[in-house]
Order: sequence, then structure tokens, then C-alpha cells
Amino acid sequence: MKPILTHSSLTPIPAPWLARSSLEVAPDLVGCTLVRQFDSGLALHGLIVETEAYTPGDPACHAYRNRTARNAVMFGSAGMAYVYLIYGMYHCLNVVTDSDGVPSAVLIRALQLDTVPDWIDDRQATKPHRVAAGPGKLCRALKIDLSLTAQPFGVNEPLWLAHRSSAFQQAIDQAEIRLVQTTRIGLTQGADLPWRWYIQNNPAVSKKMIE
DNA sequence: TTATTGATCCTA
DNA sequence: AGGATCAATAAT
Repeated sequence: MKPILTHSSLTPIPAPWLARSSLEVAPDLVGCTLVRQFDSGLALHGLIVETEAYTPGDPACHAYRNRTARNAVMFGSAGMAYVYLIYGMYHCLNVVTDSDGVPSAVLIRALQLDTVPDWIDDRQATKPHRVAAGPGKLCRALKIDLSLTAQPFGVNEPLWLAHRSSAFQQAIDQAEIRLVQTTRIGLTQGADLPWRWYIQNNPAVSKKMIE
């Protein structure tokens, strides 16, 4: 395990905080921390550096058409994990948002990890801040798969979320850290909607981008 | 029932 | 530019 950065006290995010429009929650989750806890007692922390919002009426949302076995959790109450398999080989993690009955979620697209897990191969580990730089990569790094879908975020669960540190919030308030809002990645529908947010100049965002 | 698609990532 | 690889969804 190679340390990348340290973190101070973490305050858990309660489900009601997530029971808002995904368009509000997505930017608010940037700068928060995702914690992955294993049965072994090992815990990994990742600073959320990039998110995307998916809403009802959004053609890119998996819940756009009908309620199915896969997307059912998005119709439920906020604070649950929605995990799905993409392109047959990667998993993606979402936080379910908004009121019960309103299908919406926030996709976690990139994390800055506090440590590089042992199971990451040496080649990848040479660039520590790229290990979780993408929705598929972060699920691989944190061993997130379909077994975690429809599970609640919580301090006694495999996954939980913590609020921004006061230092991060201050940096946002003083514009030392800036959020960029732009279009989402990899979509054929709803590609023009500016519903992605990321930390400007952060080395762990999912792709190299200008401005 | 079979065919196509996809909120990705890596290699060349 | 192309391939890996498979569940959900669309088409037959």
C-alpha cells in the first residue's frame, strides 16, 4: 500500500441529504469522500473528483423507459447504490438520489484514492492518481461489483459517503478549487446536456480535458 | 428466439 | 481505429 494523501475526520452523509434532484447532488458530491470497507477491516478512501447526473425524463438515464429488474433501485429512496455492468467488463457506481418514486442517480466517475490497493498491478500503480480515473477503473480499484447494487450507503456497510472537509469547502468558497460543469461522456442520447462536474486541474479526473 | 447496443478502457 | 465481453434491450 502506497499512501497518496491523508484525510482528517470524516462526517457521514445521511440519506436525506441525497434526497434532492441529482442536478443538485452531483456537484455537491464533488469533494466528498467515498469509503469502501471490506470484511477484513481494510478501508479505502477516495476523494470524489468527477460526477454526472441522470434524471427522470433524461434519455440517457437507464430508467428513462421502463422500470426493470436492473434499474428498479433508481426508483426507490435516496442513499442506495446502483451498480451496473457496462460493455460486458466494467462496473459503474451510482448514488441513488431524489424522492422515492423519482428515478434518478449520480454516477461517480473518478476518485483520488488515499492508497493504491495491493491488487492493482505494478504498471498501473506507477501512476497512483490514475488508478481510479474513470467509472470502470474506480469500481475495479475498489472491488465494486453487482453484489453491491441496491445496498444502502452507511458506516456499517461496504460503502459509505462523507461530507467535504472544511478545508475543501473553504478552498471552494475562496475559488482556490473550481468546479467545471460540462457535457457528459460516452452518450448517444442527451449528449448535449451539461450534467457533468469535475475539479478543474485535478490529476485524477477521467480524461485529459482543456479548460 | 436471435441480433444489437452500450453512462468503458486498453493497445496499436 | 479496433477489440474485449456480456447483460439488457430491441428486433424477428
